[in-house]
Amino acid sequence: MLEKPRRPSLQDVADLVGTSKMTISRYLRSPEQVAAPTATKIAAAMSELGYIPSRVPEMLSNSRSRAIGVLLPSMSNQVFSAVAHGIEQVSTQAGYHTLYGHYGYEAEREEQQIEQLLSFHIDGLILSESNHTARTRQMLATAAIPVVEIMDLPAQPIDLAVGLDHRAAAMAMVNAMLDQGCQHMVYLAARMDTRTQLREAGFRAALAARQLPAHVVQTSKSSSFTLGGELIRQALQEVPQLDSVFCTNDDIAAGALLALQSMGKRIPQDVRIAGVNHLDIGLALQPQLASIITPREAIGRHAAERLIGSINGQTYAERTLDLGFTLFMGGSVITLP
Amino acid sequence: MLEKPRRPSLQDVADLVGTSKMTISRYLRSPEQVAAPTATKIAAAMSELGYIPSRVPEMLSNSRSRAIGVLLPSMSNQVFSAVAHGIEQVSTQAGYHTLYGHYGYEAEREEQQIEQLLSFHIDGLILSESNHTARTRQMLATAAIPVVEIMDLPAQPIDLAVGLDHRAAAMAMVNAMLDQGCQHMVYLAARMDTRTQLREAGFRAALAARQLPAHVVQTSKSSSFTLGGELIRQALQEVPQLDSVFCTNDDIAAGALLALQSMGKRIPQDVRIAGVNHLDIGLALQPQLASIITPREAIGRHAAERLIGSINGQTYAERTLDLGFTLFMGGSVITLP
DNA sequence: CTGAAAGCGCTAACAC
DNA sequence: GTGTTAGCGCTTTCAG
Repeated sequence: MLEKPRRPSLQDVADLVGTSKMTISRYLRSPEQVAAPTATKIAAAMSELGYIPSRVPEMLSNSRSRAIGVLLPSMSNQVFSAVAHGIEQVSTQAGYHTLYGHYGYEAEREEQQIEQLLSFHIDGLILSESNHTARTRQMLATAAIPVVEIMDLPAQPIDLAVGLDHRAAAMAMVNAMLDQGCQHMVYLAARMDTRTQLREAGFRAALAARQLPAHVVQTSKSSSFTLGGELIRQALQEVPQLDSVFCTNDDIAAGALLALQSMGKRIPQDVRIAGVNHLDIGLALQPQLASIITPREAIGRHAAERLIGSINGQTYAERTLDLGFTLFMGGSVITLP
Repeated sequence: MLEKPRRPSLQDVADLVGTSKMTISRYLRSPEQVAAPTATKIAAAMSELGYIPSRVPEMLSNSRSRAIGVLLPSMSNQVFSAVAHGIEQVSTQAGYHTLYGHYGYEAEREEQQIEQLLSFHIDGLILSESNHTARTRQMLATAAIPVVEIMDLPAQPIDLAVGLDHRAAAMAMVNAMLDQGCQHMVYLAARMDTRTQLREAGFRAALAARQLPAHVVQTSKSSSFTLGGELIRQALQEVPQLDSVFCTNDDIAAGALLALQSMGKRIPQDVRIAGVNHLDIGLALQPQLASIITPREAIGRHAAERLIGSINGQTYAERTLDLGFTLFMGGSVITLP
């Protein structure tokens, strides 16, 4: 009767070589401390058995896993895949494995995901939202691991924060549009997360400064191109004199632009339109979509650097890091030659 | 001198309650086996300490982690976020945590990611590619965990497979286009993964059956809307009489359609065009993009069901499961009323 | 250069 | 209803 096959352990390798598991362990972390002929035999035995080191015992003894947790709102968002790419550049380099969770923009699911990740003894955590449940905050306090909140710059960060000022970014873009003479601007908002709200605040502030009315069309649905079409149709009903649209992201903006064009509206002559994030779709449109360039990959890189630095005892004088933004003035806002 | 704060263990809870850690352990898995007053005190102590169970010891003793690994080619691909969603519906329900890795369509990175995931003692693994390195195959054999390959239907699956016949799907769409009278069709291909190649095979087979020439424009770059524009421009140079385009995915197709329209070509009168996956962007275009509807979320669900079934000892007579496809004949191929 | 013993947190198996 | 013991795989420490 054959017992359930078990994955090879250091002991199995040791038995095959005829030495103790300590020697194998040493071979793995500092091969030069092992006699050359022993080393050769160990290498052969490891490949014969297909040995794969387990990081579980180390988690158990040191409560360090050489893994960091990353919580993203959704997997289908281009913005966060760029962030993830930035994080992995740094974390892989530093020998850390990255464990992802996603929470669909809901604080309760974030809490559950954090609990899951903590049960794997992660050494540090990156969060994409600054809005957390009370239990989340308590768990993080108890776990006593470094935390970096990204995207926003929360007033009261849990620990560290890396992001940009979304309110200021929105104001800058709206002002640039107003400089083109827009009078009736609508803000199209989907899924009211923190960033969407910050952009709305910036939009309202910019309009208020010029004493223009602020129209907002919003929905709790999550962003998509077709949703952009729906929202612009609704906006045109509510504000028939509409001459400009600022959108919470490029998906909504692209959908709105396509819908406007298929109604026969000329962009930018009849309606000016801008989005946020400067995704590839904006460059494929005709005219190209004006948008706010956000340093997503850099946010990921800096967040991972600070997190891993923090894990290794480094401290940072400034808890928040503002990576800024740039405006891309595509043909959807300004008339290009 | 205060020592480094340690996460609370069962023993800490036990000390606080004045009982043994076994009682706490029992409370966690079957509360009814614990006397009511004890239970109350335990609950209070756990919340006071902010206790979070560790799954690490269980990984060590049983080599089961109640976690499954999922390897996806990229995070930025809508198709795979739908798959991931389907997987999580099932795995979360069954109490499994899902660990993701991505490998950028490269077999070597897949190998590394698998090693990482195995070092966490995952109970099962879902792979999105059927092209693996030798060492990958050896590691999986040694690990002796269930594996489900998704998307394709490999001729020699490692274990189980859930997907669809991409060659047949491509043939069906190309035939539908040919039925509209197309004579000079080009296939636009990016990043030559297995599925892109299967679609090319279907494209060639359909054209060969009608004795029409097959033109292919391909690149190793990864898909994007702007790449679709580049590829269609190249295609028009190489095949000026081009009257139809089949694209390996909707991103390429949408980019091509937008580029064609900005050149003044009418869709579908001058050029017919179709993509694969039926993403939201296709519905936002005017005309709507014809595409192949692939059951991505269902693939994820069925893969997770079979994987978890397999982990729990179930066996499947048919190793591969074909979930089929449907054609969406948007206005980019057929002339709508 | 190599080995032996202890311990990380939890649960299965076996007392009481 | 509750407590005790042993052990999962590895590294740290201490001995050779």
